[in-house]
Amino acid sequence: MTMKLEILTKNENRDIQKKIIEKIRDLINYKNLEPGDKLPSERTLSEKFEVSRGNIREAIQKLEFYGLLESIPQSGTFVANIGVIAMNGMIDDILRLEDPDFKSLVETRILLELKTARLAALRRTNEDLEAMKEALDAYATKVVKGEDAVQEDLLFHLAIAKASGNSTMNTFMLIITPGIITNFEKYHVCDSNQAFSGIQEHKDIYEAIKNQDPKLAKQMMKAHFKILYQYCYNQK
Amino acid sequence: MTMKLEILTKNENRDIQKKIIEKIRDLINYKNLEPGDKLPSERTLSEKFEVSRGNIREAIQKLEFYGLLESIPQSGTFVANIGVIAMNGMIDDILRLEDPDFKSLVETRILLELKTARLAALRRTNEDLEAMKEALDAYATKVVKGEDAVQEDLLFHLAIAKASGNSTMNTFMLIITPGIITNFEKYHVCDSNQAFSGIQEHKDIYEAIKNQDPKLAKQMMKAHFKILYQYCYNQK
DNA sequence: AAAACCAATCTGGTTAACCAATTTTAAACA
DNA sequence: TGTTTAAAATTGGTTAACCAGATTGGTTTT
Repeated sequence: MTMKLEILTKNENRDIQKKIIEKIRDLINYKNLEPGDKLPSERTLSEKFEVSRGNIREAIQKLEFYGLLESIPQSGTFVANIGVIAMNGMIDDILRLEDPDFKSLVETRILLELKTARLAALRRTNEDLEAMKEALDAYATKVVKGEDAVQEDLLFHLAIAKASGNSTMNTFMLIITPGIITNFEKYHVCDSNQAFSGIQEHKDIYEAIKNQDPKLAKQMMKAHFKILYQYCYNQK
Repeated sequence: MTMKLEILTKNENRDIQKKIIEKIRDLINYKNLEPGDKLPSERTLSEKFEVSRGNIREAIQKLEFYGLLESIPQSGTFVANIGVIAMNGMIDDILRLEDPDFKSLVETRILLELKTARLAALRRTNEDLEAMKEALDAYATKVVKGEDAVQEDLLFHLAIAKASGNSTMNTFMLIITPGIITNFEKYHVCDSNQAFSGIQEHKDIYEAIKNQDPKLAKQMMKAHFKILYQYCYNQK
């Protein structure tokens, strides 16, 4: 018997991955696998679920990303050290996760940046300060020339995230940034119309962080996000 | 000539991935690749960088995750629609990313949960409310029995994240949760000593969200996190 | 001259074979 | 019978071959 071969779309691929994750969850429950227990081998799962080993590996890697499984070379894949109930709950949540919409990204960005500005004011090193100054100058230079400075604007904000000294928030900022940029044409934070006021706002934030004034830093950041803020909380 | 084969540790693997990402960045700069331009094929890069095609694929997938590249089947890998400057800045940030420490995780969790509680109060559907009630009851039942209820506690918080209607924050909560659990033995949020007060606190949060009182929901969540909060902001 | 066509080539994705470390099994020895 | 040892089977990771769709360049047709 010959297997029918075809190229799968990303959606189809994601669907079979979801089904595999569901089956892994069911297996963990049916076999009463506890933290530390070993999952069946990738080959076994591949046969049992009637999918390729590559699909199994991808599903396992996804669950590894969320900290639910751990693969050890030449040994096996193991259930992470969280209980069965949390395991079930988290897998269900992961399966239900929707792609982020733009509004959700913006809302999260504002939340993160109000905090990173505050934290940066408290923790910034002199090195952080130099990096922020550099990004600020690059931004101002471009704006004065009348050129588009969206990228430089962005890098200034990322420099603040770095200066916050919180690696998790820094990572999250990096994750959401591309999605923000992609939709930026619709909702500019620093539109060319407002670019010159943007320079002053950036300077205000920078000065507050330089002077280690967390309250003012947050306030200046909030002012900087005024337009986005309105988009988020006044519109629908 | 025979190639020496050996199993690489995850650290070694991460190092060569970093080097590949650096080389991709340098290539984009040297060739002046702009948004939409096509990267050399995986095979070409594999030869040029003298690494396996699998390593190249992994590096590309990582940059895809951060939205910097896009692979299209049977066509090629393309530079995303963000400028060269942002591309350089973001790649540098990605290369410098540190593994999150526990304190960074907790700090981010508190930030996220104060917000999701508020948003849940504003947006929760009746369905969300039922899910939260279910998680709350499961938690209370276990505590009354005197059993460990860390998992149920956690699922209640995740139910709130879901009710917030913000898919990005929901995802981020899922990402940080396993790390939180793993280190939970050190710093319990709902320690068995405080489990009974934990029930009341959970009920307070639930009631505030049920009554659509965002301010109170945030306040109750803050009270619930009092101990963690102190750990974060009073201790070094 | 331009449009339509076709075959050779190139692409990312997928699969099957292979690797070395580990684990298990059973055989050999005490 | 209990311990040691070695060989066979199993493991996740890696590699090379293969797949079908997309691209490309040249040729033919209109």
